[in-house]
Amino acid sequence: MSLRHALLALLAEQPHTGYDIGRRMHETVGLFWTAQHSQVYPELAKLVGDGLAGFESSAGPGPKKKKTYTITAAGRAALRDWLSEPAGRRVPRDELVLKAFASWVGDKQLMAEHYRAAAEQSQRQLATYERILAGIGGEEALADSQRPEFGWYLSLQRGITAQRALRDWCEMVAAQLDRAATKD
Amino acid sequence: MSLRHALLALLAEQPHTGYDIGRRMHETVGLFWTAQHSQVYPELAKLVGDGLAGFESSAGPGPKKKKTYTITAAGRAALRDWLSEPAGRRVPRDELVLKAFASWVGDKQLMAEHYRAAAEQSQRQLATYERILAGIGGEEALADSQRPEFGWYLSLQRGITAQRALRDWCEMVAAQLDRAATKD
DNA sequence: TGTTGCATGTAAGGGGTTACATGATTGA
DNA sequence: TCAATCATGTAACCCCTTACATGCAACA
Repeated sequence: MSLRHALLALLAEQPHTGYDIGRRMHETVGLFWTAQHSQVYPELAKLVGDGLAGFESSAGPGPKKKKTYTITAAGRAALRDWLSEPAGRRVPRDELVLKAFASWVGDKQLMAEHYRAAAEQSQRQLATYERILAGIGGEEALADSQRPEFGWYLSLQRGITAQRALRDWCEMVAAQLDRAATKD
Repeated sequence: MSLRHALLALLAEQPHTGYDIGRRMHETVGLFWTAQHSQVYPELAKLVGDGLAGFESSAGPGPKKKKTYTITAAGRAALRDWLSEPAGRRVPRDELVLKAFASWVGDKQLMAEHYRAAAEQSQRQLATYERILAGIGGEEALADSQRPEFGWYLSLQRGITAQRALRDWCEMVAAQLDRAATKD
C-alpha cells in the first residue's frame, strides 16, 4: 500500500521515468524504501489510471517509448491525505538479530567474523549517507520546510543514526563472540 | 526462508506448541522476528516432514489435539549451518522515514503530533525490552555463551539501542516540524 | 567485440497478512 | 452470559523478488 506513496513522494519533487525511480531508490536513498523496476512500472500505470499521475511519451533508446511521469493535483492531494494519517508500524525482520538470538548454538569464531563484516558494511553505508547530506548542504536544508531538501535532511538523519546504532551493535556482538570463542 | 530458522532457534531452547511460538513472538521478542499462527502451523509441519523437528500429541482444549514440537539432532545441525552463513541484508521499509521524506508536502502541525506519538510508543517498547533484560539478569547473561540467555542478551541489546535511536530521531523530527509550523 | 547504461514491460513463485472455521475452559 | 485464553488449521489475497524478454548507444 505504501509503494504508491513512495512513488508520489518522488514525483512530487520532479518528473521521473520508471527506470529513473528504480535507480534512485537503489543508489541513493535505499534508506527509506526500495522497489524493483518490475514493481515500479505496473504501479506507475495504476497511478495514471487513478488520475494521480500523468505521463508524456518520447522516443526511447530501446524498442519501447520513454515515459516521463508527472504528479497531478489529485496526486498531490492524495499524498497530503496519506501524510496526515499516522504511520503504520511493522515489526522488523532482521536476520542479524535472529542469528544473534540463536548464537549460543553456533560457532562463535565464525559468527564474530560475520558481525565484524556487517559492521564494516554499515560503516560504508553511513559514509554514503553523510556524503549525500553534505551534498544537500547539511543543516541548511532545514531552512525552508516547503522544499524537498527538508525531507531529505530528515530521512538522511534517520539513515545515519540508524546505521550508527547498527554498526556499534555489530561491533559489540563481534567482541562478545570473540571473547566467548577464546574462553573455550 | 528465515521463518524456519526462527522456529528452529525457538525450539532449540525448549519444546513449544505452535500457539506458544506465535504468542512469544508477538508478546516478548517481536524485536527480531514475528509470524502469524497461520504461517507457523504449516511451517512446523514442514519441519517435521524434513526431519528437523518432531512432535508429541496430547489432549487439547479444542477439537484438535495439542502438538508439542521438539527439535531433532538434524534440526540443530541445520541451525548451526545457517548460523555459519553471513546474514542477508534486506533494505528497510519504514513508513515513518517515507513520510518524513515527503513531509515538505504535508501539514507540519499534524505530522509533528504523529512523530511525538511515535516517540512515545518507542519509549514504551524500550521500557519493555529493559524489563525483559533485567529479568534475564542483565550482563550476567553473557557469562555462559552456551546458554540461551547469551542470545537473549545480544538481541535485546539490539532492540534497546535501535528503539533509543528511533525515539530520539522521532523527537528531532517532531521538533523540526513544530518549528516549521510556527514559522509559517 | 563485449559490457555497461538507458529504457520498458511480463510471468512465476515465495512470503506474509487477514479472514474464515471450530470448540472447550475459566473468569468477570 | 459474554469475553478472553488456549489450541489448530485452511483460503484468499497482496506485496515483493527473481527471472525472462527486447534493443539501441556509448565506451573499453
